[in-house]
Amino acid sequence: MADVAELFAARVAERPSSGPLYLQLKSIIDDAVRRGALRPGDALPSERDLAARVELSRVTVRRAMQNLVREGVLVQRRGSGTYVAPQLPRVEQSLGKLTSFAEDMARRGTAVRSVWLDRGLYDPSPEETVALGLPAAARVARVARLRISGETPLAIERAALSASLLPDPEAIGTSLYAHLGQSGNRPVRAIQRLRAVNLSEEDAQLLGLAPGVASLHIERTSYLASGRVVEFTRSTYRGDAYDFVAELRTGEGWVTQ
Amino acid sequence: MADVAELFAARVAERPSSGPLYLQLKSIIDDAVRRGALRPGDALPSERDLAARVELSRVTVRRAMQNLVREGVLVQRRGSGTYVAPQLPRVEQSLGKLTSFAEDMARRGTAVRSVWLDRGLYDPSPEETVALGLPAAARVARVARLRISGETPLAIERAALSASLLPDPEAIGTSLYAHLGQSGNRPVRAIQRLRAVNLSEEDAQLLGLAPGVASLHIERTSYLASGRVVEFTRSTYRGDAYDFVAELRTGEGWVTQ
DNA sequence: CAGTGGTCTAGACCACACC
DNA sequence: GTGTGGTCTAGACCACTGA
Repeated sequence: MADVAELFAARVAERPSSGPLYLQLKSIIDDAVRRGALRPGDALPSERDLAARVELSRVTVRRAMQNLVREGVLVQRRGSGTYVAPQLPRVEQSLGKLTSFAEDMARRGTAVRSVWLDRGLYDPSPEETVALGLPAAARVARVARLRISGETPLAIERAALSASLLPDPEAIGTSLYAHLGQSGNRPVRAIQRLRAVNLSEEDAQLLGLAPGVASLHIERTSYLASGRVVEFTRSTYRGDAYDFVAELRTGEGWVTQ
Repeated sequence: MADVAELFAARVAERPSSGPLYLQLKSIIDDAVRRGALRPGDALPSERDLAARVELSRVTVRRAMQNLVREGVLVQRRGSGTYVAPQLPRVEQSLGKLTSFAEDMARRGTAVRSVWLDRGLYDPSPEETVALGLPAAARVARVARLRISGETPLAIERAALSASLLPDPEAIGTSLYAHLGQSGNRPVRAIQRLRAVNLSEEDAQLLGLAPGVASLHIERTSYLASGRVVEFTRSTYRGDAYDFVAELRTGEGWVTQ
């Protein structure tokens, strides 16, 4: 409910000027969500409405809300309103023996599907030429998918393969690896590189999130037993939906940390 | 240089109204940095100055710049000005056999040090009681460090241990594990859980970054050979400074992806 | 001191959602 | 339609940096 206004008035009264107003308002709303006074899906007062009630300008109210949108606490829909973000159960994914997207979702007990964003043969970028070890004049197959669980987009996968290994990208069914297996080209080993990035405008739109939300960017290079590179894949996972889990054992570095 | 203004004027002329003005300006500045026209450390025109020259309001110019600050492209210093962010060489860290912070930095060839943020005995939080498997009325040792390479803070580490394993946190030298080893309590196994998060105000301040910048949050639980939990550590790594690398081998999930 | 970024205001117009 | 968020403006004061 919108006792946000009353809460703010009370808080302002009890500590006069403890920092920027937009941060005070932000933490009041944030607290209300964490306490459960505002529940996922609940509507907040409109920006103009709240501004009037807490006696701040709309710009300041908006700034507090934008902060929370960026952190994934709230969602805003133009023409509709501002709502407490529905919270996703987090998905755990192992980093030692990688499990498939479909399996992860099965474990989570949710319907899962993919939407094709792109499928076709292209002239390779310099980066792809290097990563895939392509010969001169070779072409590259690109397949890009949006991974969706229920109604929620969870990840974007953009794979690049040598066209000699995947001459017809349209022929893939639901599983790239199953398709590669038919021609005996299923990878047996992969190197993954993870980093945290702020979502770009483009990826944010695909995932239905605000630009700037933290996400996990993963680059994977997969190899055949022969050592030949099969695929070079760049994926973006929602930061608020994924936990990646790794097990470490005693090793060199273990001693000094 | 500040041909940012001329560039903007030109671009506005060539494509009249291709989206929000602050995004147009943002991508112009972003491009200039990527092209190398603006180099790390270079000063940009002041917000008021640029606003006058591109004929936008200061608020709009500021919004473009703030976007880039959040993405780590620019840095702003109050009272001083706006600058292209110095770019860090990325550090690679393995997720299979974890290497120590000191070793990582040695490989990178940089001076490295730690600053203590906190060291002492406390009453455990409920979360710590569960994670460490503490008996009732037990106390907990907390040690928090800021990891710094050269002049750049790279990570925050906050460890919690049973006070029975670390009765005197002040006695730690530079290495927690070396200290634990003296009493035969060095861990032999650990589980790490990684996720991407936007930096909180507090952590952002410690790392000298803007709140909201993407970072990697890692929770590690370490075990003795006996299976007893030794430490529960929460770390925050700069997203723009770390790549985590994992090697995957054929396994169950491998088939379907 | 002058100049910078950080915050805040009041008001405006637009594109979109929902009725 | 009305109401929502999204963008933009002109102007103001503050806290800080640096000469």
